Amino acid sequence: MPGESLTTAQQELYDWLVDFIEDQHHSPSIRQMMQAMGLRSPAPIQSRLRHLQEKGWIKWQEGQARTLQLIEESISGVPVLGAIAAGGLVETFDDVQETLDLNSVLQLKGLFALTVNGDSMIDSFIADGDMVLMEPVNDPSRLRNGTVVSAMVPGLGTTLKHFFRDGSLVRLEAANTAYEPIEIEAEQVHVQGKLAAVWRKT
Amino acid sequence: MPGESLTTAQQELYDWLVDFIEDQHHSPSIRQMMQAMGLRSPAPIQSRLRHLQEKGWIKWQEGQARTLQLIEESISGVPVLGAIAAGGLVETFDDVQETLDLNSVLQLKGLFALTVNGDSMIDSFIADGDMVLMEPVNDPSRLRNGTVVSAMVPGLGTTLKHFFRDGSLVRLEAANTAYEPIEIEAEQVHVQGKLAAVWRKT
DNA sequence: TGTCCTTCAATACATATGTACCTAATTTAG
DNA sequence: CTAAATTAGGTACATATGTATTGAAGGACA
Repeated sequence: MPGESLTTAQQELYDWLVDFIEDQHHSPSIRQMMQAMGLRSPAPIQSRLRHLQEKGWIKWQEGQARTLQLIEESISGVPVLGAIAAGGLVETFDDVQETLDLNSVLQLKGLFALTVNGDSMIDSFIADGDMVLMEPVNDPSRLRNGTVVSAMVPGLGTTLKHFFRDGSLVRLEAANTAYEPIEIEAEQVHVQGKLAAVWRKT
Repeated sequence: MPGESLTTAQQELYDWLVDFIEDQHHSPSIRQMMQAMGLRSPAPIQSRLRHLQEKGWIKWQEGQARTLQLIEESISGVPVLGAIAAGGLVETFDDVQETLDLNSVLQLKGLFALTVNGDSMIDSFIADGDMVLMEPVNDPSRLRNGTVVSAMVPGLGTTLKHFFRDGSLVRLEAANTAYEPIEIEAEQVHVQGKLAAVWRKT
């Protein structure tokens, strides 16, 4: 039945399977699992797979290669869950609940997203691999100091930085002390968008 | 649509592949495609697959069985224009075309949001005031070690922590060295949800 | 302690499977 | 219409792959 607990070896294999399938988008072969687990024989994998299947964590088409699937936990269709999500939750948490309306964000036409490479904004809690939702900027002169923008600097490429205006100059600051600010004439900088939200998938 | 246009035969195969993969959650074998197309020889499938690959509709791991993947196309949501450098160095926009599909997240029934108070998760770049999208958990025994969960601990209230299982115990760790881990019997902890995404409005 | 279950190694086997090659029929493009 | 590209049939082959078997070692637990 689903939810039976796993031994250490079984858990180890299952965790690896989740990772593998998540980024390869297909099932590994038994011998791939064998190598990944550091084993020299397929039998232990067969055993672990059999137990994982009996306990309801995975399934596959017998005799067919690479057809293993994770049995995902069903979110919808469980009556108890609906009750918790709807009413119970509010009572469980003391704080006042607000509504996060992602649709309203989507309706802001022109939003675009960028994948963040590197850690120069780490002190602003924008991490490597995050997605930043950007709102197009038409009039850079109206940007408020400190706004996070994506800007193209000739010779430096496009980067994510805090934007500051300083007379006729523009200063672009990273949120990481390891990086020096960039100062440049305003005309030289092309601000493409300003930060609307940070999105981190997990 | 990905890539160049397809011939009738190629389109027919592609359409069937979409159905099959959506349905079975794994790639069919070449001979399965053969049968489905009503053919008596694998060669035509090989040909169609080669063309589908050259035109950018599919890809697979050569020599490995059932590793075919569809090269997905944008459905709806926010276009991901590329990667941006948050490091010092140059990294202009790539030609990578992805889509941040917020709708798909919204469609996951039961998602709920919490406002983060405090900085106990700051080392995981979840800051005070952020919104975390949580996916309800109805079977805590399936949680993977390290997962960020919202859990209610009797006497301590509801907090956002990294979840670890240690025998019959559950360990809840903050992402901030100023906070001590909590160790408690699994039965005492009520895990309400696991982290689906971090949302930071600006 | 002793028993049962799990894990691991080593080997073996049948076949599922991707791939290659050749030829002919069919479709498409010019 | 002609030539090229695509599609199709047939066959063959190496091997990737799931599966079975046997034996031994390790671990949990009463």
